[in-house]
Amino acid sequence: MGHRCCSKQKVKRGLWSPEEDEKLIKYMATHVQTSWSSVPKQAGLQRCGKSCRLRWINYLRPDLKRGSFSSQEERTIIDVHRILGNRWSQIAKHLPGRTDNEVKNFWNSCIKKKLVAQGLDPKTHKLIPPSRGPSMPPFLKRFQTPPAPFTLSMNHNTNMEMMNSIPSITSFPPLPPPPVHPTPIEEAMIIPDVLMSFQDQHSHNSMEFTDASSSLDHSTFNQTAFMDDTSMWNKYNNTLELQASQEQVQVQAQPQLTSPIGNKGVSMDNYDPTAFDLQLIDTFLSPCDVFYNGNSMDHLHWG
DNA sequence: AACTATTTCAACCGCAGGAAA
DNA sequence: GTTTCCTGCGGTTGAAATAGT
Repeated sequence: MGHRCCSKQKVKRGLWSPEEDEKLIKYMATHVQTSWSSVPKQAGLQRCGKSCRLRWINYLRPDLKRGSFSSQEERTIIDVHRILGNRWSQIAKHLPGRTDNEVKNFWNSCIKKKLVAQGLDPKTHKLIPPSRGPSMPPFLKRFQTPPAPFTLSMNHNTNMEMMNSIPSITSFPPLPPPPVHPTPIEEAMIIPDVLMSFQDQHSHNSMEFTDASSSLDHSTFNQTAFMDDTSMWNKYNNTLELQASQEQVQVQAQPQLTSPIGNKGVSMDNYDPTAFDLQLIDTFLSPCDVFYNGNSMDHLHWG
């Protein structure tokens, strides 16, 4: 039973021989590849195009990094996986020279086991309750807090100029109804320990997203990001559309709108919680841009 | 040394989405 | 608007390698 894409052809399956590799490498080096389906024929291979593509992408490509993963790469995989889940191709983009298949295999064969051994759920990256997992050392128990909202904290030196400098913050529409399932961006935002700084291009004032799990009360996480510290908002920014009746001011932010990268004061009239900018997340999560502010896993031993 | 169990990872499968016909 | 083709993705499989007895 061959592939559907090549059912008419006689195709070889299984492991590639060095001769086949050589043919494909030679072909790829001398031809501008337009369609994978035509590669086998032109390269003289008894394979289907899909198989050629896979072999090239996962094994023969010259820019591939071979060998075992470094601890830095391992951390990056864990970090990005926590936010994106099993989006191996997205994760692999943060690891130059690594393929999605390689990352996936490494995750399944190695990282997953490590997380489980440390009492962490590899899907959620949260501590597994003692009843379901290995007994938890006392020092880890304090990290077993509910998922913290993604908060914007400000100190009392924050001034109006700074507040007004935040692009697009005045254009937030009313909160849309909460979805049944979290959207990817919500998942991305439910990070108790991520520390993100962002700086307005004009004012050079910066705002920090800090870990809310260790401070103040927890806002109810509703749609995307909430900003805590009601008094600050009320006191300093009367241009914000605040829901004064609520005990906690919940300012909804769609990341690409509040990001200084785009710096666009975009209306969210057509807000679609399911559509968000993966690239932006990528930007936030580029290997050197991910910071930790007290993560349970930082207290564990790796290796 | 021989056998078995476990792990690793290359390759396959099926599906989804986009483009072209 | 529908069908077909192609590509890319994530889940899964199974052969090879390795570890354990």
